[in-house]
Amino acid sequence: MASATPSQPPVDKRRQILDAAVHVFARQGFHTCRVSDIADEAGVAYGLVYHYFDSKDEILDTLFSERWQVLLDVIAEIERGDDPVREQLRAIVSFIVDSYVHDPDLMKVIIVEVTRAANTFGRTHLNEIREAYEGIARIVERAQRRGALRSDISPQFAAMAFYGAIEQALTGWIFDLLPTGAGDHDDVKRYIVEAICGGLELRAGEASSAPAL
Amino acid sequence: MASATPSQPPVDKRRQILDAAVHVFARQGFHTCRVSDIADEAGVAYGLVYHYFDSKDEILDTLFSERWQVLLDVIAEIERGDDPVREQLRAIVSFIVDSYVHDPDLMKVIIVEVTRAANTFGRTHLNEIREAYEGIARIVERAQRRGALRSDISPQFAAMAFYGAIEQALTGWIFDLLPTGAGDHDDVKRYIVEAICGGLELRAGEASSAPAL
DNA sequence: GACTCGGTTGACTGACCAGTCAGTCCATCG
DNA sequence: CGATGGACTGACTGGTCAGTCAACCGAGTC
Repeated sequence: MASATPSQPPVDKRRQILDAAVHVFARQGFHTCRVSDIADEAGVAYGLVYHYFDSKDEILDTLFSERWQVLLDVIAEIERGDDPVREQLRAIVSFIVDSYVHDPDLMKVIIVEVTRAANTFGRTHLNEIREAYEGIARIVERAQRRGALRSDISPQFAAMAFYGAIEQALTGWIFDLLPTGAGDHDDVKRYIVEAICGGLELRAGEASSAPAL
Repeated sequence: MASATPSQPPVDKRRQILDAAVHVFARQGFHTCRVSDIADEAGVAYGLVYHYFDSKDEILDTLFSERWQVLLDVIAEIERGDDPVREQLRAIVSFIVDSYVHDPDLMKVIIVEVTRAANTFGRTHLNEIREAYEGIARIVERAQRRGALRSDISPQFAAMAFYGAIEQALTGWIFDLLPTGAGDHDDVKRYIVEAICGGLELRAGEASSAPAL
């Protein structure tokens, strides 16, 4: 029987190292931080990092794959449902934005060190990354088929534009270029769906809902 | 008198080093390449790199600022004009896509190593990067004022969504996730403007221009 | 008590690489 | 001519850091 009397809840050192790595990577960047920084932040000995991970790379690989899999599951779940496409896309935005709000450092690391890192980790995880784009593209394509979205924009491209808008919004937060107050995260969720689904132009017969001045 | 009889057009070694750096950075990434790789690629001695540049960082700084300034000039020029907003945005997309087509490696380096590098070069060049976003935001804002765009989406955010869609399209090419054939670059120009200005949803009264099956 | 074994420690090593520097080459000038 | 100085060379150095390893610790077992 496992752990009959865990007198002390055994702290999961492996988890501690991963969590510490998130903060160190976010603060200093993967390439500029030292493994000893991670060990220090985690409050464990240097060597223990190598007891749980083969290399510094493997730490980042693990962080990325763990979290990205959750995103892939969410997309798959949404895809399986029958909601209107606008609602499906809103759910994806919502999940990603909430992920950021819940753990900004982790999302920062994922975006900065992986999804755009064309030579290193981005290449390694290309299939996982691609899977997300493809899921979104399928959602768009299906909506096009049933006439809910225009069909003169390729679903693959639409997925990229959509995901790109989201990632750029997070980047705006990371760089402190977009406001990060209380309502701002919800605003951005709405903005993204509105901008991508509805478009920036006024719809015929619609008044601008906040006329200038 | 400078260069009265340049018997031999003096090859600009500094330029040669910069050009070599573009290819090396694009191929291996800034952090994983060595300065000697750049010197080798440029066909010059190792030490010469340090004759023209103070550090490895300065090479990337120079590459980025050189090119980004051109983008800023283009945006300023477009902003000064009186074209309809859709045409203004089209011109920006067009310039960036053409930049990529003309020198994919340079754009790859700029996107991968700078605009998303929140801890290193992105931070260094934040003001230059911000200036581009702000220029786009002003274009959007002006169009909102004159009623050409809806006003319920913040111009700052609209600029981010717009730029994010562009950068993601380039990222798609860099990672080989989007087709890169003859017409594909022009398609993407149209797609971006359509997706962001017009939106993915069908406009009332518009038929989907390529109805499914 | 003695033995095992997984978790844990941190000093150490070997490779790597940014940046230095002593010196060469060559064009120009007085 | 000899002197000056900028372009250019590449061997070398000093510091850094990922990854190793021998030893330690404490809980469980016999």
